[in-house]
Amino acid sequence: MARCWLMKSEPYVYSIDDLKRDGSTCWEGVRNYQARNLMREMEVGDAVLFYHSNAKPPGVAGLARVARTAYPDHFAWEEGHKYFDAKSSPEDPRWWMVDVEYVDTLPEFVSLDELKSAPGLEEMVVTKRSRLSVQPVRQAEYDIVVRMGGRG
DNA sequence: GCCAACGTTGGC
DNA sequence: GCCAACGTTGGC
Repeated sequence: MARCWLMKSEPYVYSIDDLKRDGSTCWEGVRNYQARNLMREMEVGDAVLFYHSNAKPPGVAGLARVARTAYPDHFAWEEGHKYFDAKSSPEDPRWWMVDVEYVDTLPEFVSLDELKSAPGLEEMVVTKRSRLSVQPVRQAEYDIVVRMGGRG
């Protein structure tokens, strides 16, 4: 049974349009243990809400899917790299990433404001815990967001 | 650009 | 193992 997730990206760093252009991408740079642990639970085919954070407005811009299960985030080993972390090594990787592939751009962008006021999304993590960059989403919540976005 | 929320680090 | 200091996220 595929699960659903929400993953945040700052659109001026990497947007849904970038993902559409690339087809798929590795989700490097997650440096939060809870988010990392969630990525390690992901399976190929899991559904992803692609969320634009630090945007005006913030919200869900599109749909993606997990294309590869978690593997070590090798950027953590590149000294001088933005995501370098001396505590991670090939022998004992601390940080992991998944690959996600483009599925769809929602015809209607679903803003955080709309998520917060939509019936059925009262318990959705993104409306309660703003800082977690990878979040689990219930199937019912996912369906509501996709419908609000003009799909499904 | 501000700052609240909150995760991490490190001294003790 | 507590908690103050610090750094980051992300909405506003």
